[in-house]
Parts: sequence; structure tokens; C-alpha cells
Amino acid sequence: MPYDPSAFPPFAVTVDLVVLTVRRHALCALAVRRGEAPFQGRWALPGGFVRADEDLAQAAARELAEETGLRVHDPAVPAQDNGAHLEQLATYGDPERDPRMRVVSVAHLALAPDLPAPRAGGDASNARWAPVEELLQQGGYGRDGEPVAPLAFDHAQILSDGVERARSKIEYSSLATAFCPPEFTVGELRRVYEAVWGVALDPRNFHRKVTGTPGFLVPTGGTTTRQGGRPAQLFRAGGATLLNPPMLRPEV
Amino acid sequence: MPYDPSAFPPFAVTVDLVVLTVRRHALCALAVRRGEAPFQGRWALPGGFVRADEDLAQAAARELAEETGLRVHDPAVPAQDNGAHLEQLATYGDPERDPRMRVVSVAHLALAPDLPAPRAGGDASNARWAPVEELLQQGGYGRDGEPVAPLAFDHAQILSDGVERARSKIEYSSLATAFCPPEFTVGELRRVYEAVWGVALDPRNFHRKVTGTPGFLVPTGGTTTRQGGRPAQLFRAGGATLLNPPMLRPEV
DNA sequence: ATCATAGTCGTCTGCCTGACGATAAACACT
DNA sequence: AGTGTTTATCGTCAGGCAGACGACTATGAT
Repeated sequence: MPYDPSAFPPFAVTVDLVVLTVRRHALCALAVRRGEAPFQGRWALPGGFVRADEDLAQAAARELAEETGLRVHDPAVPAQDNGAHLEQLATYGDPERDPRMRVVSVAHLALAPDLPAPRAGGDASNARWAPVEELLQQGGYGRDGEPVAPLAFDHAQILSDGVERARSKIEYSSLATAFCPPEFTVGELRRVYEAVWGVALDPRNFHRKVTGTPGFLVPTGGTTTRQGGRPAQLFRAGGATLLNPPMLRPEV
Repeated sequence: MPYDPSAFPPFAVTVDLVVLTVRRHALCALAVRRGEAPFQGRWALPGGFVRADEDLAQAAARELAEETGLRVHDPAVPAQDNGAHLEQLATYGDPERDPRMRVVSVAHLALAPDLPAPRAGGDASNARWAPVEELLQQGGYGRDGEPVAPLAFDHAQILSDGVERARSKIEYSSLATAFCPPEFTVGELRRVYEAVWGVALDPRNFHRKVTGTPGFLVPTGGTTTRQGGRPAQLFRAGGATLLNPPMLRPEV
């Protein structure tokens, strides 16, 4: 039986990106300003159409590179921290989510260290890192006193889902190291957890926990004082991806 | 600026279902036999096209009802166990995954108690519950001595991802109760964990754990001897959805 | 009556965590 | 040079939880 094109409705398929990083003690996401209708001028998550010959992960990696210049970390080279972490998040397909047409968006979650300045086609004013709480608050006013407009489309929901994924995933995996530069201290890693979870952690217990989990951290031998205070040992991410037992997010 | 249809390639969007249940001490998945090319005669996961006016979750619920008669559990009626658990799993969009055309499939995971006989359009021979290990083994021979053909398309990957999701999710949520009838005993719940994880659990420690977790189980007052031995208390699923601390899957 | 089966309650020990004291090693002052 | 501040790191102690396992209970089967 030949294939019948009238048997199904055509869809547009896009990838949207929740790109998270930690800047100045706050969990931040990459937002781009929309240049066209609908939601013209509003902030949105970066994304774009999946091309005809492209896998979903490829499309997400391409969009990530276009927006940030980040390459995706290659799991085949675990010792070498050569880029960001990227994983599929969820898919959003409400018939009304885009007023123009039927669009199904496969959202991806990317975690990156705080290095690159955003660039949306070279125009810095159209892309920025913003604290997720600022992007997610409905109404009210931002840090600069300007009124805050909600994110375009259903992107507030997508961002919220991505943040929740990141929050829960650093509990039982070593993913928090994806927010760190290739070499980092225990204190820097702790500040990642504190920023993502929005809590304060006991430095002594945290130190005991992460240095005591086999395969989580590998000492490089070096030390640094870039955080001030007593010099701290430098570590790389170890081979372990699953933490057992997990880091427990404090209650309340 | 008007919308330009030539700006993106058209996709077909489908939902595929990983429907899991526990039968005879084994984790089983629903499989349907393909009636047409490609992969004619091979076993596949149930699924179908998303309709033009339908949300992804609606499409999955519709397919689930068509294949099994199961209704989806409505979270608005938590006390009433009125159907199966359904959640989005992941999306698969390799350009080569369907030889006919570009198809993006949004896989969903459904967990159901062991009640309904499968029905694929009323034809029982074209649908069956099969142990997941049997569906996932490559080559070799099944329990009945027949050669085992791999699942159609990338459905082995989808099934494998769904099983892994279920295995990890019953650790930290009360989802295992979705495999049980509305009223069940601690022993029946333990056999669910044992079947899904493929391990043996200590009945005494399991009993202490599940009865000691607030909100997990609610005693109904009744007892049953349907499993033989001393009568066991009957429970319903409590309101708690997240288990803290989680059930720990034994190592090894 | 005896046995087999399942369920339920306890005990003990070791591990992990949270709370927190104490010390160490840098820098910024004065 | 000394003093204070900051951050890192080590130790101690008590409570909670999990794994191992003994003991007892209440059914049906033989």
C-alpha cells in the first residue's frame, strides 16, 4: 500500500533551548528578543526550525552554537571538558501554542559555564543572560525598574520545566560540573548548587560529601586563590555520572 | 511579515506508546503486530498520527484508549484510581527512522494494572502483552521457541528508554501504585517493585519502608487472602506523589 | 494436626547526614 | 609585623535510616 500524504496533517517542528548558566550567584537563562510577530519585541527562548536532513539533537546543537558559540560536550571524550551539556527536555505541541500554524517544539536543556557573552547574530542587544526568576515572574518590575513582560509563546512553561529538570538532576548526577570551568574548586561547585537550588549549604558537609563520593571529583594537583581566602585545591569532573547516594536538596 | 510556508520542511508527528504492566511476576509491554509495510508482520509499539486539533497528551490518551480501553487517570480525582498513569517520555526524530517520510514521534509512557486483555481493533492476535526482556532481546528464541524478530523502527530504543524511566521513577515517586488495582496489599506492591527492577526485596524491610512513609499508603480497613497465607491489610494509594527519602534500588 | 505460605513486628549494626567547633592559609589593612 | 577577614579543610557527635535477620501470626492445604 503506497503512502498517502493526506492521511496526516503537516506540522512544523522546531527546537527551543533552555540554556542555563550561573552568573553572580544566580541561575540565569539565555533569552533573545523577538524581531517579528507574533510577540514582537518580547523575550523568548532561542530556537528554530529543524532542517529536513537533521536529527533533533543536531538541530539543538546547531542552534546552541549559533546563539552562543558553544560546542556540545562530546561524551566520547569524557576527560576533556570541551563544551556544554545538552539533553532533550520535553516536547510541546498544544495546537494553540503558535497562532500562525501548528508547531511542535522539542525543547532541549543546555548547561554551560559562565564564560561566553551572548550573541544573537552579532547583535548583543537582542540576547542576554537573565536570572530565571526574573524571566519567570509574571508582571511586576525587573531589577532595572522596567516593567517585565512574560516570555513569548509557552516559553515560561518550557523554562520552568527546564529549571526544574536542572534542579533535580544535579541531585543524583554530576551534572553540576557542567556549570563550572574545566578546573574548579569545591567552593565554586558549592556555589553552583546554591545558585541552582537557591539555598545555602554548609561548606564543611558539602566538602565532605563531594570529596568522599568516588569518581565525582579528580584533583588536578593545582590550587587557586581566585575566590580569595586560603588556597583551594583544583578538581576536574570525574568519570562518574550518577551519584550514589545522591546530594540531598535541603527541605523547605 | 506574513508567514512563509516554504521556510520550513513539513513533518508528520505521531505518538508512540510504551504501555507497561506487571503480569505473572514480569514487567510486560503492549506490542501490536504491523499489518503493512514497512516492517510488515513485525511487532511494534502502538501509536498513531497526532490529529490537527489535538494536543500531544490528548493524542496519547486517545491511542491508549483505542488499544487497551484504558482511561487515563485524572489527577483532579486523586482519591479515585480511575485509570492508567500517562506521561510524556521523549521524542524521536532521526531523519531515517521511518523509511517512508520524515516522522517525529513523541513517545509516551503508560503504566497500567494487570487487568485488560489487549485489543487492537478487536483482533486479539495482533496485540499482546510480552515481557520486556523478550521484546528487547536481539535475535535468539522466545519462550515458545519461535525466533524473535526485533521491534519495528526504533521502537526497541523507545521501549528501553521507557522501561528505564519506569525503573528509576518508582524509586522516588509513588508511581508503582499505578501498576496495582485500586486496593492492594503491601506484598502485591512489593512484587511490583521486584518485577520492575528484577530483584528480590526483603519483605520485612519493604513493609517497614512503605508503611512508614507518610502519605504513600492509606489503609482501607479491609483485608484479603488472595495471595494465600496470612490475611494482609488492603491499602489505597495516598496523596503523596514524591517519596522522601526514596526507595533505594539495590546495587549489583 | 501438621506443614507451607505470606504477613507483620522487633532488634541490631553500620553508614550517612546535619549541626557545628577548630584549624589553616591566603589577602587587606594599619 | 600584627590583626582582622575570608575561604578552605579537618574533626566530632548525635540522630535517622537501611540492610540483615530472628520471631511470631494467621490463613489454606494435606
